[in-house]
Amino acid sequence: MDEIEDIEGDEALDALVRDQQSFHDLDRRLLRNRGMTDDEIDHLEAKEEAERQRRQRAFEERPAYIYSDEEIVRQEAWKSKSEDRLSAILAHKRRRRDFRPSTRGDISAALSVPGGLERIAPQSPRPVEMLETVHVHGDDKLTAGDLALHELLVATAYAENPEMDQERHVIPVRDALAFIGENARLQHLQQSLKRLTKTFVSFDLQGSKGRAWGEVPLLVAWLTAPDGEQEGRELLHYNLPIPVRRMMARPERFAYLELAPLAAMQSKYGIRLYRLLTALTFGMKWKKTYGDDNLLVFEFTPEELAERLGYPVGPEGLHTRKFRERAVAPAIQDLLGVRRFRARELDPIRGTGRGSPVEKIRIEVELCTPDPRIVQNQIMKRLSNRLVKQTLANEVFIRTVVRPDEPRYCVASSTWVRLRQQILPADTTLELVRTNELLGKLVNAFQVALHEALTGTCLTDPEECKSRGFRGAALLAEIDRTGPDVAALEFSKEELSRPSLSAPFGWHSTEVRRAISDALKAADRARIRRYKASLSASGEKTKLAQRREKISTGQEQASGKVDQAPRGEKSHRQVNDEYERWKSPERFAKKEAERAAQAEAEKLRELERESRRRELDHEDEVRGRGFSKRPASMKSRVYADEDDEIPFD
DNA sequence: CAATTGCGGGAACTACCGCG
DNA sequence: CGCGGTAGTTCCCGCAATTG
Repeated sequence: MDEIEDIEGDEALDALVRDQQSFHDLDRRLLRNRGMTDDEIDHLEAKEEAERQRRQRAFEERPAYIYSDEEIVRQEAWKSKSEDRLSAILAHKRRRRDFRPSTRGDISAALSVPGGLERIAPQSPRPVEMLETVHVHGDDKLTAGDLALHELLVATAYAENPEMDQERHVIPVRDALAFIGENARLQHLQQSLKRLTKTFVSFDLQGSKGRAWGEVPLLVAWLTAPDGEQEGRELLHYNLPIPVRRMMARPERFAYLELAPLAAMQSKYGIRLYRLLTALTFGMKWKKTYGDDNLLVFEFTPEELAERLGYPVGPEGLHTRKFRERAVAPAIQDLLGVRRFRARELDPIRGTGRGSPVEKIRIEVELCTPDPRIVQNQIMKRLSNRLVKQTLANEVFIRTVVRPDEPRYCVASSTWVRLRQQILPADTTLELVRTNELLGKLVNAFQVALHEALTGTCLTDPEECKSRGFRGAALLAEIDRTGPDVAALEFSKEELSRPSLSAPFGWHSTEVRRAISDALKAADRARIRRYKASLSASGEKTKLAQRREKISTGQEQASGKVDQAPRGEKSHRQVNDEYERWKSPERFAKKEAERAAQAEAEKLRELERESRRRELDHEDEVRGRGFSKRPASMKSRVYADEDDEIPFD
């Protein structure tokens, strides 16, 4: 056990979790230490309680669906406001440099390993206009595979040449086949390309230099094989029509398409519906506040949807039932693999006429938690500092939630930090402390669930266990499929909505609670065993052993409590400095020197930034929109890290 | 070759309409 | 009020093309 604590270094968090009963007292103690009087604390608590009740009420009184009449307006306002903000940010960005969204994930790497597509889950940006305005002309003989292949080719071209100024692009035939499916043959690919080259589409673009329209083939493609006729070395050459390339090169607004679900889609309407919903949910963010269900409902008349999906409508009009059965239902089925949202078809709205005709087809979309791998690097830089500062200021010292494990099951500490930031709001002192507690619960619950799955046991109600997507065998499957980080995040989300292993006291019977707490200890022991086994397998040593070695060879000064950070009543800056000096004296000294030099440069930069900000605010005033009404603090947050910030999706 | 997808055709059912 | 027509529905069959 002593070993475990040394590796964790988060006793404070564990203590918090264990110490449920005195939790309330702890809040008070913390606040008193910060110099607040009891009256002020009471006032603060009353305020937070009122806020909690307001949220609760808002949750209970929330409209059934966002697309009810009144809500359409709100929805539009939300959308337009965010688009407004985005275009302002983008305009700002463009002044400084050409901005092009990057492809997420290495596509060819994903295709070269079996199962790599789902694990790496590459995503490719597409201009929103392109997602919503493409119309097929003439015979529409394209299959789902053809459409998916086309997306792959566009994605590859963009990944390798974001400027889209190359005439010709190349992709190994092997990669293309791997994308279409494991049983795909060269013959299939050739037929597919034949259909694609014969299909003409039209775009209707509203550009800066007027409109552009016309009919172009989806692509022109041919195959080559190197001399020697080696199997699997054939290349697929293709060029994309100029309108497509032009649109891709300078996207004003764009959304990401996930390639893995695209490859798996079986119905061509699935791919088209996916593109449509991606365009419709453009710029919307998954909201972390409690009480927000992140549900959107889109309503279409059958004719409208049929047109947007390219479903053939005969001269006698649309047969709604057939359309729903043959296009909408399979399309919804195909969307199951999409990570960004989950889609369901709701009962349609029926009219009062004969046979009660379907007037509106309703599709419900639930936005999901963002993939933790995306923007992780960007966000971590900002968050890790903030987390340390906040926690130190609150005298609850949590370095990181490190749970070292065998790589296959090891959840990166950054994932937990991200979870904390995204799922658990911590805007106030009291909430911060409670959030620590909740996060600890989730981390522990994940360990228990993993242990439970690996040992094949079931600690809670077996029926309920089976109904969950991230328990037992399902959890292991998810880990294998998407890696431990995504699995941990999805598991946590499920736990938050339906607590089971992290359930509050009184939820389970005494035996179950005891079983869970025993399992936690066993899980930790098993985890340490796995971790050490994987280390010795690769010939590495634990961090603690490395540290001891350093101390014994005199490279580092020994101290009684190596994992104890300095504490005290100090300013944030002082606490942070002390923390950094403690963490790495050399780096701190260097930083001290740099700081003086940077101070001057920073002053200049700040002046420059200020002038830019004014310029931007001026723009907003001209538009007469609410953009500049945001509080100053928020504004600086948005622009301070602007280079790193991915403002949407 | 078998299964699935895409699509046409059509029988039976249902709610409403207009007529006598 | 009862009746048949109508325009929608559900449910089912079958064929060609594509996929496995």
